[in-house]
Amino acid sequence: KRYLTNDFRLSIIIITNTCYQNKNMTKKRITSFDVAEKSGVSRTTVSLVLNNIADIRISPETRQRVLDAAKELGYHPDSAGRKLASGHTYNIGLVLRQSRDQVFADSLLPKVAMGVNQAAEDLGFQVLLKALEPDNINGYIRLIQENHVDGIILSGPQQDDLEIINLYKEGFPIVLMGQLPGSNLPFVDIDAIKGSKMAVSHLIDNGHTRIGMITNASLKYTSAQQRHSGYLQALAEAGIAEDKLLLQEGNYTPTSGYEAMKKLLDVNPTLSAVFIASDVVAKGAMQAITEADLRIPKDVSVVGFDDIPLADYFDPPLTTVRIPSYQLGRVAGINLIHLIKGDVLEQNEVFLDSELIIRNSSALRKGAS
Amino acid sequence: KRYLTNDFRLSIIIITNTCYQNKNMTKKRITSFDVAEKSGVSRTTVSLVLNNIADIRISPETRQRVLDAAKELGYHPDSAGRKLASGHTYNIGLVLRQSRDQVFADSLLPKVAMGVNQAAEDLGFQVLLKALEPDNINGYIRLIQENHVDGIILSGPQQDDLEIINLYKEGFPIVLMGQLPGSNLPFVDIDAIKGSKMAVSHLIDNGHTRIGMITNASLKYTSAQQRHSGYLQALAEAGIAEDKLLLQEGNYTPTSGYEAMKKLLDVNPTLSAVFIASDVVAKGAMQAITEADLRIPKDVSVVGFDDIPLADYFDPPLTTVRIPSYQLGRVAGINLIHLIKGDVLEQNEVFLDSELIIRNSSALRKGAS
DNA sequence: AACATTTGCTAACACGTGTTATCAAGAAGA
DNA sequence: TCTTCTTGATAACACGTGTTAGCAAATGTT
Repeated sequence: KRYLTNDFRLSIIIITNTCYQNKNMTKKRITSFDVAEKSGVSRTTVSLVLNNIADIRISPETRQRVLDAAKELGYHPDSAGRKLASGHTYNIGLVLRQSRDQVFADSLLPKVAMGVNQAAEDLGFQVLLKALEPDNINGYIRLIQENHVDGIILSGPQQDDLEIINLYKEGFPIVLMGQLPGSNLPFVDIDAIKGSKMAVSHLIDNGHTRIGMITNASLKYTSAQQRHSGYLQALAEAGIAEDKLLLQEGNYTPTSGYEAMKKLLDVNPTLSAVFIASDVVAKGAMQAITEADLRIPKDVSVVGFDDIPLADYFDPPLTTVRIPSYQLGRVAGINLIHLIKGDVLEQNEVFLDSELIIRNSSALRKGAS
Repeated sequence: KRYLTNDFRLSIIIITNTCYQNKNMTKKRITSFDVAEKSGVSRTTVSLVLNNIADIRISPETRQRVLDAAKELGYHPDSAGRKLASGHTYNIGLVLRQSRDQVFADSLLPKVAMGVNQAAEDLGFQVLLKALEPDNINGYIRLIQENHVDGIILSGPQQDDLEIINLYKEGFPIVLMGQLPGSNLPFVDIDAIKGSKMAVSHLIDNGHTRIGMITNASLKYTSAQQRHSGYLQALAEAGIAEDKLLLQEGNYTPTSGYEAMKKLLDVNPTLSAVFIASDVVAKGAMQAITEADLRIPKDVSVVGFDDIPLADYFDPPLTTVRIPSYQLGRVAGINLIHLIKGDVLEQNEVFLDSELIIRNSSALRKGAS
C-alpha cells in the first residue's frame, strides 16, 4: 500500500469553510463527492489529483479544475475514511513507559515531545500521547490492536517488556528511546557510557581519585546501568580500583540524592568528588554536602548528568553532561516514520553525542596539580 | 449520535491475537464479521452486544456466546471503522499554544499532560498532542478539518486567537487551559489573582512595604497580567501605593530574572522583598541578589510562583505558590469530554485553588514585627 | 381462537475514502 | 481503411463499523 503525500493540504492553509458534525444543526461535511460534482469529474479523479498520484495521466486543465473546486469548497479529506481505505492511520504513538513520578520530575520530557512533534509535523503525521500506568504495562497494546497508530516510539523500555519484542518481530514498526539489551530493536539514545566516562575522566584529570557515584535510578534500568558502567570504565582506564562503598542509588528525586549523599559522606571521609547521574538528584546531594559543612568544589567536586534548564543556576553552577533531548525526539520520530513507510534505516542503532558542560561545581582546587 | 462505552474492551486485557496489517504476510484482521460467524449470529448482534447498547433485547445465552467468541478470537474493533460509522473519533487534542522556548522551560507540562492523559484513559479517549509553531498559529485547524479529534484543549490561549472563538460558537467542543478575556469559552485555570495576592499579602504580613515584582512573562499574556493584578490588589488592600519602578518583566528564563533583578536593585535601594511570578525566573533573580552581597531572606525576602519540583531545593528553599498542575490537566480533560458527549458543564469556568507553600526564602527577619 | 404485544434478532443502509480493472475516444501506424 | 497504441477518465469494489426499520416467532390478552 502506497503512502500518500500531503501536497494538497499544504496548499490550502486559508480557512474558508470549517465544517464538522454538529448534533444540533448538522452542517453537511464537504466530501470528495462534492468536489467531483463541482468540477464535473468523477470522485476517482478527485482522489488521484489531490493525492498527486504518480504514473497516472490527467490533463492539466482537469487537474487545475479539481484543485480550484477543492480550494473553493474548502475540502479536507476525512481522516477516518482515509484510514479505512488506505490502511494507514498517519498517527504515531509516543508511549511513556516511565512511572508517573518519574514523568513528573522529567524536565527534559517537553523537549523530547517537541522533537517528536516536529518530526511528525514535517512528515505529515500526528502524535498520539500515551502514558502507561505502572499497573497497565501493556496499555499501549490497545493503540495497536484498535489500529490507532502505524507505529510507536517507546520511551524508557524496561527488561520486562517482552511483548514489544514480539510485536517488532511480527513486523510492527517500533523505535525505542533508550535501549533494551538483548533485543535488536532499532533505538535512539545518547551514548550514556561515553558521556559518563567523559564526566568521570574530567574529575580524574582534575586530580581526584576517591570519586563517589550516585545513580539516577535503580540499577534495573538500562540507563542507570550504562551511566554506572561509564563511571567504572573511566576509573579502570585510570587504574583506579572500584570501591563499592562509593556507590549509592538515587531515584530521580532530590530527596533521594540528599539521602544518598549523606550515606556516602558517612562511609567515605576521604571522598573528594562525586558523579551524580542526574542533575535533579545532584541538587539534593549538593544540599547534603553543604549541610556537612563542606564546600563545592573546594572540598567536594560535583558533576551531574542531563543539563536540565536550571543546572546553570545551581549554586555553584553544575558541571554536567548535556543530553540533546530535542534531537533525540526528532530522530526517533523521523526513523519511526521511515520504518512505517517501509524504508530501510541508515542506522538501526542511533547514538547521539552528549556534551560535557564544565561549570563551577568541578573547578580545580587551588594548589592541586 | 450516541457515545459508546468501552465495557467490552476492559474485559479483554489478555492479549491472545495481536493482528495488524502487514505488507509482507498480510495477516487478516479479525473483524466483527468473524465474531458473528463463530457465534452464529449477525454482525448487528455482535455490535449491539459488544457496545452494550441499552434498551435492546438480547437473550443472555446469545450475549454470552458473542462475548466468548470475541474473547476467543481476540477481537478488537477497528478505530477507523468505528470513527467513520459513529462520527466520533474518541480523540481529544491537547494543543500547546506556547512558543517552543516556553515549552522547553515548562517543568509543569509533564504533570499537565499526565492529568489530561488520565482523564482520557478513564473515559475511553486518546490524546493527540499538537505543539504549534509560532508561524503556524492555526495549525490545530487541521485536527478539526480532517476530523482527527472530537474536541480540543487549548493551552495558553492568546489575544489573537480569534478563530477559536468562532469554532466554539459553531458548537465545536473546546476547553481552554488559561483564560481568554472577552470570550465566554469554558476554561480551567488557577485563580492566579488570588494566588498572587496570597503571596504578596504574606510579604506584607511579614512587615515589608517596599515590595518589587518581576513578571513571569510579557504582560501581553493573560497569566502575567493576572499575577500582576493580584500583586496590585494586595498592595492596595494594605494601603501601599503602587510604584512603577518596582516592576520588571521576565520571560520564563532564569537569565531574564537575573537581569530584571539587577535593574530592580539598581533603582530601588530600599527594596526589602520581591514577588517573582515564576520559580524559574526567581532562580535567576536569587543569583542576582546574592551577587549584590545581599542575603535571602535577611536582606531581601523572595516569593515565587509555580512550585516547580526543585523549588524546595533552592538555596534557601523558595516560598512559592503551588499550582495543582495534574488536577488542571485532569479537570480540563474531563470537562472537555463532557462537552463532547453533549453534557452541560456544572461550571463553565473552573478556578482551582493554589496554595502558598512557605519556605525559608521569606522567613521573618530577626527583630521585625 | 383471534388478536395484541413483547421478545430476539437481522437485512440493509450509511459513513468517506483509496485503488484496480476497464472503457471510450482519439492518435498513430500499416 | 483497418488495426494498434496512447490518453484521459471512470465504474465498481474494498475497508470495518454503527444504526434504523422491520420481521418472524413467542408470549400474553380478550
